[in-house]
Amino acid sequence: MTGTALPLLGEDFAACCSPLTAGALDEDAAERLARVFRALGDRHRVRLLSMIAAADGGEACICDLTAPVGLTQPTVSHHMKLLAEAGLVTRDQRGKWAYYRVAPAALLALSDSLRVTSG
Amino acid sequence: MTGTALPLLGEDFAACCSPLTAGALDEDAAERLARVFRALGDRHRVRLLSMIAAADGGEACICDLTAPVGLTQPTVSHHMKLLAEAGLVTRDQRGKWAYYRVAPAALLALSDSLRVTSG
DNA sequence: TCGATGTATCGACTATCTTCGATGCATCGA
DNA sequence: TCGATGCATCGAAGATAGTCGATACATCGA
Repeated sequence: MTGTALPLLGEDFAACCSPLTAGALDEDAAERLARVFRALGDRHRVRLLSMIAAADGGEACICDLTAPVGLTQPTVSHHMKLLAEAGLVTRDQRGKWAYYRVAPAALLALSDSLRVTSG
Repeated sequence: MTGTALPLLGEDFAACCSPLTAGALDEDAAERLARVFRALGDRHRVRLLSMIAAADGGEACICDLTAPVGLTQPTVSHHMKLLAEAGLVTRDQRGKWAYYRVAPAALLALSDSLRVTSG
């Protein structure tokens, strides 16, 4: 059900979000994790994500996002693609409109990866 | 005691890590959050952070990190500076050595910001 | 069928980031 | 005091990312 949520990683969230502080990550695990963080490393993408989460019905189309974020349509589309590729949002095309919604499982997995394993 | 952990933000973790999905973030909040994520958006920095967390005593100096990560000393020093500026690690100079350790409170605050406020 | 509308892609430009070698600064041991 | 060592900073080069206008593609309504 969340199979399309993290296209970078297939079905396994753990493959993305190895615990950051549980032990030294190998290069692949570090790259996977960094790629998702990189998707959140732009203020416009952070804002877009929060706007979608806060939107009515938990979803928004590009047309809803362009004006509030103050960027052109191609740029918003580009940012949404990066968020989708990172698995942080899902895309649902309905007619002319492309509706995006956040992927809670991905955010949760990422959140867990930052949890300090106190030991 | 964690006062120096997030120099970007002063003493207040909340100022950094507003909940991402609780509502539309304003530009400042989005930028603060994005800046911390950007610090984690590089595989070498992710790896450095995990190596420090896994290191004996929970701390490591630049000299411990250079060889394993496969970068030169200036580059490692540069990455550590970015992590420190983001508040993700703290720096402690002891003699010739600069010891870095992770800032658990910062990681926790960041983790919490990704937690979906289901409702 | 045709124009209007919503998105995605392309190409180009600029800004930012990553990396290194060279160098400066501070500390330690002899 | 002097050389060695650990680290930070500087400057430059190459790579990557953000942005836009132009344009292509698909869908909808008339």
